[in-house]
Amino acid sequence: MTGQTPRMRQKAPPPLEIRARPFGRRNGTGPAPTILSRIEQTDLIKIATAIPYPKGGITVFTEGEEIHYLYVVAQGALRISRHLEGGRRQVLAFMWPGDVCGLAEQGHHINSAETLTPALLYRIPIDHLRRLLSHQPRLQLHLLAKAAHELRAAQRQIILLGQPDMTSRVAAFILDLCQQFHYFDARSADLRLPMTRFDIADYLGTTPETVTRAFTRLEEGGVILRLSPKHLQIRSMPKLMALSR
Amino acid sequence: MTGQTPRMRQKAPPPLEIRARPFGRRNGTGPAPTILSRIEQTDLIKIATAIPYPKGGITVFTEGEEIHYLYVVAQGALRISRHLEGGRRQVLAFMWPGDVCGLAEQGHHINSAETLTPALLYRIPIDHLRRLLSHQPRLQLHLLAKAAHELRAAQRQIILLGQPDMTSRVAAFILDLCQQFHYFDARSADLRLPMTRFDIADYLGTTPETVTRAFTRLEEGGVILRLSPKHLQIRSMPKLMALSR
DNA sequence: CGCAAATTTGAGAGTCGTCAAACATAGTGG
DNA sequence: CCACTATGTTTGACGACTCTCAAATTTGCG
Repeated sequence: MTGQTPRMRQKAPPPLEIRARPFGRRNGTGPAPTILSRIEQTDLIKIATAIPYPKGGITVFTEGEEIHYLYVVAQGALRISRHLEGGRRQVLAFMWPGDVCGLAEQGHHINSAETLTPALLYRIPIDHLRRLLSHQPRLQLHLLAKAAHELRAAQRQIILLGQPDMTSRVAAFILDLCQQFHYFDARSADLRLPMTRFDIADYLGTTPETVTRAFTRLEEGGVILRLSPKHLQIRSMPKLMALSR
Repeated sequence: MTGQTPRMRQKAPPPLEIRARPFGRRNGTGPAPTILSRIEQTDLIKIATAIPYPKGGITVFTEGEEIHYLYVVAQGALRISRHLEGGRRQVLAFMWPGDVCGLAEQGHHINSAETLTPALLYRIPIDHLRRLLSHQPRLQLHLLAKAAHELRAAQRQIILLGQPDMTSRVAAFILDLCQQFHYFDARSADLRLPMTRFDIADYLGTTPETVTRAFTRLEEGGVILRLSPKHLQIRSMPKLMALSR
């Protein structure tokens, strides 16, 4: 456990439009942090309850469960996964402050969510939300923008998984993580990984051993340095970006 | 080219809610066909223009282009792809009647879309749409539901790409195609593939040769029969489902 | 400090990507 | 109508990589 208590940061909210923004950051995880502040500007916050999760490894919801709430990450990180018939587990996404869980689900959860670190989540009763939605076009646009954001994130992962070469996949994964400023310090180039090798493997569709070997190769290539299993230092961002294509 | 001219079929539209429906079909492509009829019930149709694309291989839009329209597939099939730096192409999705393109894009297209077959698309000017959206909560909910649907589709593909075994990937892909009733006749178990081996390979993150080898193995295992490269017959649906896990 | 869990490394079998060539198909023009 | 051609598909061979199983090592926590 990293024991981080990431604080949220505020930015000037961009205009509330779907198409707005000129261009997303290359490989960026998008405008997640700004969304949080927006959530707090909307009426959503009035019906939301902030729920603290004191440590990592806590289940937020499980696949099959009936849906009662929509969750918005305020602090910390989540793992969204689905258990497949063969016993395999696919990690569909990692969620960061500002991300919304459960938009693609209907009636019952099809995915599970667990905390990776201590976390704070906004919990919004679905019934209230539905009532609010029918009268608040702004709120709907907001959610639509969130859904579009999640969709872009999913597309990034599809591209990631499309890489045949595992070293490239891991490189692209690390690069994506570098967009999470709570876990990446751009000045010192220090990157904290809140998840295990198993999580990474299940996210990238491979095994923990192969992930480790990819890390080893990246280290040998002078791309990264492993200060500890969950604490990396990016030695060469250009090399990382070259690899992740 | 298959030369198909698929007609659309109407169903009773389900209630217009995000969470509605009890449970999505296993591995299903979701409620796509019903959406079409809904599109036609909304005011969306009033500002939409039906554009015919007489054959496959026509570009609808290209990445980098400014966004002017939102597209809804009325008939035919589309390929959504992105060209990566290494010269690789990732096919992000195939789109079928009722599917909406461009929900995850902002300002400029980040993906390209081409027809796989002759197609008919509804083209909706983005400016008009935006004006309409600000006053029509129902329409927004509609789009939100569409975005959620696309997200689920993306998650299915993530799970698909997570399969380490290529035969399973192809099996899961075929199973997904069987949900497209314009291309799959459940009675005769005939399945038409509107896309090439290259398209399938770029969708599954592999090469055309490997896709072919997977087809060969499936045929040897009595799962499918290749009547022609783009015309399959499902010999054993249970085997197909067992493989695709 | 000690222990359980996670990570890393090693060895062998199988699979995939690459390159190359044979084959089939569809569309074209004579 | 048929031959021709370009495109798409299938098969083969080989090297590289990944998965599996196993063991050694390190880490993090009580």
